[in-house]
Amino acid sequence: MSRTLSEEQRARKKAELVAVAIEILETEGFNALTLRRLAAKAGISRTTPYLYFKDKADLLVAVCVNTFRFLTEQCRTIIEDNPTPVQQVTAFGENYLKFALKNPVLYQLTFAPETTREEVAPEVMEVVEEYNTLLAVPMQQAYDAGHFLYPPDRLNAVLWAALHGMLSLHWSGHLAEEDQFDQILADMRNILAFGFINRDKVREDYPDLMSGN
Amino acid sequence: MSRTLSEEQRARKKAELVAVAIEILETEGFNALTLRRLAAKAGISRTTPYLYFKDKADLLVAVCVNTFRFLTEQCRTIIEDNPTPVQQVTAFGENYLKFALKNPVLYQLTFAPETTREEVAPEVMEVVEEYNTLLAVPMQQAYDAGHFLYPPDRLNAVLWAALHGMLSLHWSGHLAEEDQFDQILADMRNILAFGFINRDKVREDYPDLMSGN
DNA sequence: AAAGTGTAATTGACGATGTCAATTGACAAT
DNA sequence: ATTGTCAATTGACATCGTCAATTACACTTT
Repeated sequence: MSRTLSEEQRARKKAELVAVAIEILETEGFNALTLRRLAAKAGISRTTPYLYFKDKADLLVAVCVNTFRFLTEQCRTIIEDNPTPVQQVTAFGENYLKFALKNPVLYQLTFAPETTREEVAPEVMEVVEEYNTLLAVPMQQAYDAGHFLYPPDRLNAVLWAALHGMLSLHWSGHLAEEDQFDQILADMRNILAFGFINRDKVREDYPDLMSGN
Repeated sequence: MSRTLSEEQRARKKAELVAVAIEILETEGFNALTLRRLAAKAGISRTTPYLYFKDKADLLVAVCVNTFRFLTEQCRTIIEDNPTPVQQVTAFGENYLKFALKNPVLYQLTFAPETTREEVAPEVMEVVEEYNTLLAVPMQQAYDAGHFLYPPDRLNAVLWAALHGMLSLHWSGHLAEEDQFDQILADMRNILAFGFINRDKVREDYPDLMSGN
């Protein structure tokens, strides 16, 4: 035998490389993250990252997993710090937005694995599910208490999509300059909460569109 | 003098290259689009695309512009084919989704110029504005008729963000498998239309959250 | 008809990158 | 001291975006 790295040592080195990768992403942008640059910044040789990551896509997957773990951890303390379910859900959204705006590259990576990899990585699916499970707790409570009209499994994705869509529109430059991001965000929140349809008027003029509502 | 290409010839060749690029993107994916591959498929030499596009990012911008022009044109016929503003807006959304699901790579490109280019391309901004201006017409009419609670400048971005967010979540694999995309989409539509908050109950228990509503 | 001219297009070349194969090096067991 | 094993490095290659140098060609001029 020889000095085979323990699983723990290996994980530590891997985590360290991920940390370096994150620093590059944050300070120099997505295009600056190159395996060679990563190795240089980590003080190792060019191809050493391949000992810990199958390929570059695998490294990016690890970064995404790290991001979701971080968000999940933040949400845990949010649950502790906020008393009511509705407040918790609100704080989730605010925290999500804050993280995204502060770490745009990291955030966008969580939605772009398909750019670099064909199939969705199972590790990412796992942490996402953990994340969603945590979010579902106060949503379920709010639903049980009668404050929300939809249970978590039907509301979670919708709210997530709305927030992410706002951010995407913001970053892609598809928003008119005069539109203040905060203003649009406020509208989004109001519309999600109460809708943009004038119930009575639409029921009157489009009865077929209102079956059930 | 010699045979300088007319502006029209130049535009035609440019458009032809864009068409080839689109075909590569659609049939082989984003990563397959390389300038050399483009040239080969177009039957020209490696660096000839540089005569028509400043660099690769410039080519991608041209593809995006093409996409928005196409969507805008489709929306024009939608306005013609649907009688009422509310139906037109609904058809806009359905058409947008249909295009996105049928042309995922092309669609995703319209939201990812920042990956390849730092600043947002002014050409893209221009066609996006044209697109939004067209969408705003029936929205304004629906607002004037009292069917919508928000004017176009406050509603357009919110609806766009919601649709795009749904698609992103769908493609990124962040949706649980059991969630049917169509089911979530239906929920999204209902929530956007009428909200997910139980007005009465929340007003009762969270009066501070409901100021104004 | 022949030569000249300017632009389109091609070829040559370079640095950067992801990745694999071959090599080196250090430590542990014999 | 020798050997086996795995971490780590070095060497090498194909591919890519991009620029400089060169060639091909259509049209004008003589």
